Amino acid sequence: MAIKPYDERLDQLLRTAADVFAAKGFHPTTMRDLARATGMSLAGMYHYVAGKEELLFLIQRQCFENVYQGALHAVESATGPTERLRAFIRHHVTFFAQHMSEMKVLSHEAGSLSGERERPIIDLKRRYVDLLAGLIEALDTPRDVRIAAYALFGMMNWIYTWYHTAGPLSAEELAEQFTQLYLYGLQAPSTPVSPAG
Amino acid sequence: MAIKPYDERLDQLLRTAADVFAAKGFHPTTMRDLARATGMSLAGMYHYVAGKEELLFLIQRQCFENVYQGALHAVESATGPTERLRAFIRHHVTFFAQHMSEMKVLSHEAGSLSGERERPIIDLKRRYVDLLAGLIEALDTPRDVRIAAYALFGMMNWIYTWYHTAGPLSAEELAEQFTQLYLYGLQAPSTPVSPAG
DNA sequence: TTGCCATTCGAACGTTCGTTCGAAAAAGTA
DNA sequence: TACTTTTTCGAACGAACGTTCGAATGGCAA
Repeated sequence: MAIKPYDERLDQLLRTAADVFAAKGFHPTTMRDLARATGMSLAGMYHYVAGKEELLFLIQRQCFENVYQGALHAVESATGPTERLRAFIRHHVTFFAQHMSEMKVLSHEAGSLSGERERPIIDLKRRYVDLLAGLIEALDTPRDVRIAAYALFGMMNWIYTWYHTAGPLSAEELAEQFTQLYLYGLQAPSTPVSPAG
Repeated sequence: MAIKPYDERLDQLLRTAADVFAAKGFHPTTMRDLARATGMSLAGMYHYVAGKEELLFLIQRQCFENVYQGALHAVESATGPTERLRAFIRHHVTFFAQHMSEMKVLSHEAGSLSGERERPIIDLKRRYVDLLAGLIEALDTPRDVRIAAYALFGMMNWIYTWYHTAGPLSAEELAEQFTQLYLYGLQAPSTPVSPAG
């Protein structure tokens, strides 16, 4: 019971599948592509997952639960509304950068699930959006909270279309740029006067 | 020569295909789906387009050229850096809302083109990004221009995941909310003091 | 050893896909 | 009318898809 070969093999399958899904999209990816990428046989993968769509579901659920729990922890560790929002942004962006494939699959392949597998992901999404909306609300912003939340998610999730971890810009720097831009806008200076003092 | 039945039929095919692509995705959509939606026969569509991917290409190119030309016109009609950026945002968001299917296909199915059909779309995208980057640069912002441009595109393009034209929020209101948020941030009041005095 | 269950996989099944073909129907021209 | 061109489409082709089946293999307990 010390090592669990089954779980490790499943995890490896999920990781590889996430990479391939991220690279060429869920629908164009064939089970034969995944067999080649994992080194398993075509039929062998069905010992671990029920099918192709279940693979996508497991990837999305695990990733979403991880990013949600991580965000909860990050927010709890910060004090004050501004710092809590900053912590949320930093966590989301750095998590995105560290799990690019899974987060791209989560962002871009929402809607590729059907029927009963869609519901748990939608529920996770609502909880995650509500978490951010609460942080924004605590800031007493004059903006519409829902629009502001979706605007921030768009800003952050869009990075899978242009950001590369191999580039010169670190995820932490990117997160701080987003935070400044989101809190104080394009025209305010980079290190604004603290609104509290 | 007064009316051109061929061009009108092709346009109708492109519009319908955009709707179906937007609703269920490019790859899951079959040519038989499009035949059913247009009322044409399966083989009949090949009189107007070379194939399924050419259909996607024509939709994306026409939509991108339209949004680009419209943005040029909108920007030229405004005076001053701030007003020009505001005009760009308003045009992009309202165009998005008025051509939801095509813009969703353009945003979400980038990367579904292959080979020689990908290049013209990439070129159009660069010109469009450069246009916005120039507007941002003219504002003498302390932020990184490239990050700021992609952040704004993310904010705006993400609306295809949540915004519905049937809702109570008009595209013009949404554009103004985005403009305020982007220029002055979450914490600044809705009608900030003009930076020019 | 024997028996049992987990794991692997070659081969195939039935379906659906994008595309093509040849001919019929419609429209245009004289 | 007759001839040509454009437009339409039923039928089919070959390929690729997700999944299944049955058997072979591996590891472990008794």
